[in-house]
Amino acid sequence: MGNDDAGVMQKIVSLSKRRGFIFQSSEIYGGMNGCWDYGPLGVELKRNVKELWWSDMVTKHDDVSVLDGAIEPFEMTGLDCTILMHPQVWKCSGHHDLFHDMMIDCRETKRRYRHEQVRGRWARAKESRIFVTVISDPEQEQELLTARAQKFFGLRAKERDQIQWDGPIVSLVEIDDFSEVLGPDAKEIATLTEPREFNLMFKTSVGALRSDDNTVYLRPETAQGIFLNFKNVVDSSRVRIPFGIAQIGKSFRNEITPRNFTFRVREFEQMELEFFCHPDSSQEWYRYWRDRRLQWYQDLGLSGEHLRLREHDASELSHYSTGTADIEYAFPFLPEGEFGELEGVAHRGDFDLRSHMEGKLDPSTYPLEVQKGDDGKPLWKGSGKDLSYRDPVTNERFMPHVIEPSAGVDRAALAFLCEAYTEDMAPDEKGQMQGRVVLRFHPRIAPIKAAVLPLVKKDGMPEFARDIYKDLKREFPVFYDLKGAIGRRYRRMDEAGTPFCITIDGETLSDETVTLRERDSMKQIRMSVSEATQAIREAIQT
RNA sequence: GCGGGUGUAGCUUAGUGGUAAAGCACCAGCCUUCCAAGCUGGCUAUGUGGGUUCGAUUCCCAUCACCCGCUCCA
Repeated sequence: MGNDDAGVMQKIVSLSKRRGFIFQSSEIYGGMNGCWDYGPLGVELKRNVKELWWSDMVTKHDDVSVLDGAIEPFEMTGLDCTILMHPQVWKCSGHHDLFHDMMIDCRETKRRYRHEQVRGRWARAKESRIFVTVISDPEQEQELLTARAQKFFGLRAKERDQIQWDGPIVSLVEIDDFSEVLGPDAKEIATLTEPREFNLMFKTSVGALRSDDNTVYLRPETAQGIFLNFKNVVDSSRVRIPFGIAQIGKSFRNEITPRNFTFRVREFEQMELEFFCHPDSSQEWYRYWRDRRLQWYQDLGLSGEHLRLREHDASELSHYSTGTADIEYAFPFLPEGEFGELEGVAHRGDFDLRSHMEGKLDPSTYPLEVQKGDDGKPLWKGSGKDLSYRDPVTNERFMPHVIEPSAGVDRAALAFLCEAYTEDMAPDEKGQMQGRVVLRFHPRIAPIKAAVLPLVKKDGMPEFARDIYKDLKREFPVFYDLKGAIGRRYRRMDEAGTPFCITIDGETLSDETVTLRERDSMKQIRMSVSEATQAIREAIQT
């Protein structure tokens, strides 16, 4: 699907509800902002996404061959850790600091700023004194402040020297009373609200009584649990670096503005891999995983111009990261030419393991150093446990570097749904062309793999069909439907994205052949039951 | 969090200060041998809470949700 039709997203949302892919959470109570439920078809779609990822990553991983693009064989394992973790985890990971921004709003311009990013200086002119603020690079700060002050006081350019400056440029954090503050984009003073805390991590408490002492957080990502268990996995499973630990699970972020159906939500599911490798080969592994993850989406049908890989440029990268790429999809709800992130593949160096070992590292330092508080002590203490790795063959001890492909299950499912949504034309029983809605899922993604349909409800056809249905159901999701006109049943299956229909007719009863109808082409081929079954099996396994 | 818009059946829409209309879908039955509209019958709705009023789905207020723009996007 393209984003040429602005209404296509509405149609997808409507279809999702009508056919049971996705419902608004708590709908009968009026809905819950940023929460969505998966219905009977949606849950199968989502399970397919997760199972295809898990089998590709873990269960079907070939750990004895050198895979295309890899430098050596490697092992892959899985993990399932808790959503609630020790509060120190989020302090050392950096989420605690980053997720507790103090924000201020401007009542005049409706803009929002991070409290500490607003900087300014006291200025005096025409017998009044205000605190002028800007958001700017340090080099341009004074120039912008002068321009803003000049405009506020109504001075001409050559009258600039009438402005008297009091004290140095300081953060707005130093100012208690905003009644004489000129906001960064405001024309009048006193338009800024008091700083308000935005809790981007959900808090809860352990034990019956709620207090500051027992506050814990719902995890905002699954990745940290993998780092915490790195040593456990190494000690218990005989894996050797390079190897990966994969995990699928729910995460929670208190998004300020949930938006765009299931794209930005407060409760979501992640598929994350932490791949541990030697620092010397980390760049090659980064490229390997970046390319392999892109290929995964392409193999499942997200090929073409709607999918792209975008390498972050240096200014976007964290100081400790030597590479990050986003795999992005052009969702229909986005403006033309814009893409939304499906997955981020990041080279994270040794930031995470060292942070959990030594204490939270300061991301702005190079080489990385433990972040210090005002008292000169570590801001957040690490576990003190040795998380370095000793190679049992070379005896070399080192901190592994980490490549992190982190994907959103809900976003992937939504992308597959959007990509699949197609409107085309099909003939009715009189040969007149009629509009048709079809979800062209890859057979591996499709919630239902095949429908078994008796052509008419008599002459033993339903009985024959039921036997086939029961057989197939042991292998993969199948649907049985004997009601109504055959064309209507085909269209229903098209709308659910079912790739194949097996139809039992009069001929079946004499020679045990059926017709296999393919969803996209609507072509039918007569073959034996076992040939039809095998054809479906192969399409699912491709 | 701000501004604008929307909210009627499962879906798409109509309409009204006085019994809420239709198409599709769905269910039951009949008919049907390959691509949705054959026949009969049936189910289902004014997001939630207040207010004005004899009476509110309609007018007003609040709230919730969704969409668009800003903001945010670790």
